[in-house]
Amino acid sequence: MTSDSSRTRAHEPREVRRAQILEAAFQCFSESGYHAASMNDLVRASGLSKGSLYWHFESKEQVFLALFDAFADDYFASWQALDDGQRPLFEVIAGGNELAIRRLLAQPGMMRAWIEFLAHPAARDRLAVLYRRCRELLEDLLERAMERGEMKRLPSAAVSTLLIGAAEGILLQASVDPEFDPLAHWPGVLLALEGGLVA
Amino acid sequence: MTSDSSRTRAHEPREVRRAQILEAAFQCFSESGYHAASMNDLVRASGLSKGSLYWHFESKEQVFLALFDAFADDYFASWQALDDGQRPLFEVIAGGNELAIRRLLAQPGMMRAWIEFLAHPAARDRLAVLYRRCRELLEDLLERAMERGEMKRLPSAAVSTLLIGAAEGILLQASVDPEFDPLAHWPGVLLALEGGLVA
DNA sequence: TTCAATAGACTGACCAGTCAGTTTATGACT
DNA sequence: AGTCATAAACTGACTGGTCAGTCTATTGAA
Repeated sequence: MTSDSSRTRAHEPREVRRAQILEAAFQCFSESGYHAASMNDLVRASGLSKGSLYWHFESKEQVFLALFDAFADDYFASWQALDDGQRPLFEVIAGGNELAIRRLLAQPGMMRAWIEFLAHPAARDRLAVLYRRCRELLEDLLERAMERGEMKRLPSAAVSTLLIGAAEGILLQASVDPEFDPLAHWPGVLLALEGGLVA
Repeated sequence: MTSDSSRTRAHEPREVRRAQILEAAFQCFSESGYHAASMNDLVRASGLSKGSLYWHFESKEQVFLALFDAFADDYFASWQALDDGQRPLFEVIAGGNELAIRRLLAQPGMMRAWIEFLAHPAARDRLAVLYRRCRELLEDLLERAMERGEMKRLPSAAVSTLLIGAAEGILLQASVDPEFDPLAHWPGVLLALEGGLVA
């Protein structure tokens, strides 16, 4: 009576099921990317039925969007945790990029899904917001570092754009070329930046 | 007798038709991206029949690959034309990036197709080769600039990665956020680099 | 008894690619 | 010049398969 898992299933509260679906979705998207992972794959991976998926999420897109939001929130939280008042600001700045690189590279499929998502019209707003948030955070860190005299005075908007671009470019090159080792290049990039940016 | 275009059609030499198909493909992919543009769209846009498309190209993928190659060749040619012996090398270096940004931004749909392409497994090799070629070209320019004393000595591999990344990052941010003006940031990026990299 | 939650067979649309057949160009041999 | 064989180019209806999303029925919980 307690567990006849084969036929039917206990009704679970919203959040439990959503988490379960999201976990399966992460698995599927990580493996095959957004397009290649079908809703039937999610059905298999979650162990739920299609009807259930569509009860909890409006569409495939919404599933991915939820996943994306979770990823973004988690990323920003980890990044801001670096800014503990102890660490030099330049390390916080560089650390944000390094974090992004390490996270996305750890899940190659997720990187692919991310890229596909860049091309997905419905995702633009979300991504625009994310990039803005990154730029704002970076600009704030840069301004503070400049005020403290930790860095040369330079247009912080441009430098933040450059930093985001550098991380992203490294990720793209790495995602496409297995012989390209992204973190081997990273210290050199920092060195180049420090040569110019750090007082 | 010369032109009864309605019913049947003169047989044209390979290259003429391929060019015609490629032009239609460019139009379609630019408008909707790779996935969203169907072969039937190409049929409509080219004015040929489906059989004809598949006579001249093996698959949709091959059509895009041909388009990609043409774009790449054209890009490298334009870039290398900048290196005329007159121009300071730093301008050639920066010019390559600026060229890429201007070209891809001029065709927003093509930018989208490009991004989709990044996620397309069959395209990886092609892109890996492209990135390598970019890095090699940049490294060579950087080395020469350093030898001539136009720039500070820095690891050229890291700096070339950084430059490619910066351009790419700007493109991505611009493709996603209509309020982000990519070339407004470009001079600042160069300034930041010059601050550090140019002697 | 009521309804949120679950199930999974089903639908309708789409799409890359195929195929059997047609048309045009070529050129060889009268 | 006329005829005909052969190949190259072209046509569009069709196929097989996929996939996001729907529908109706059923179950569990309160």
